[in-house]
Amino acid sequence: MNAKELAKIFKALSNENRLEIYKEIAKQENIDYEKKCECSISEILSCLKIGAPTISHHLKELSNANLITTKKNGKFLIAQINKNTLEEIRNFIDL
Amino acid sequence: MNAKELAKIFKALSNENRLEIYKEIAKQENIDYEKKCECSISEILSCLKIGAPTISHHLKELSNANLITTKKNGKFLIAQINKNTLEEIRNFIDL
DNA sequence: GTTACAATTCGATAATTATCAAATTAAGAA
DNA sequence: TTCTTAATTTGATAATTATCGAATTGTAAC
Repeated sequence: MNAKELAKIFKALSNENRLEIYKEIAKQENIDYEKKCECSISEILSCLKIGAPTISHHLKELSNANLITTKKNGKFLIAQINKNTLEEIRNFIDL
Repeated sequence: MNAKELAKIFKALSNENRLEIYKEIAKQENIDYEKKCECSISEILSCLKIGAPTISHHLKELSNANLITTKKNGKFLIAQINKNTLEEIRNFIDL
């Protein structure tokens, strides 16, 4: 993985609120391990003090950096951590 | 470590050139393991296509995020990777 | 001293981005 | 079909930042 791609991943994690969102997704995933986390925007809304449009934007950034995958479940959104990208970061750390 | 501090670390790594600088420091450190790397600005200058003022700025950002430590050796600058911060990132990855 | 080189600071600019309010789309419920 | 709720898109703004050229500081060599 080249520096450009890796920098993009780090950039996606470089905003405090976006990092919180990512952590929240990871947390929910652990709690609801078997039944797949429905980490919807409304769930996140209650944790953070930013509006829905901003959260929507942040989720797209995380998705764009391949840090998460998302899909729709009716009105709601399901987000999941992309383990491969985590692995890429781990490779960098072990430089 | 809270989200704010961690986001700051990621932000320092979120610029392509700054990431390259960081990697270069890590690389030099491995090469010159025993005799301490003198990863000066002029060394880095030759690898990247950005000016000295910008590199100076980037080094300060990395230092500010505790990703590296720096000290002066005469005219030159010695930079070293801060392993503790690397460990913090690793802790996050293993969330 | 003065010269030469390494690094930093300063000031400016262009680009990026985090955020919001308002409008819009989508989907389920009544 | 109409109402409600979830999410997204759009447009705008304020804040941040990457970069540079020019000027400055610090250090060593002559």
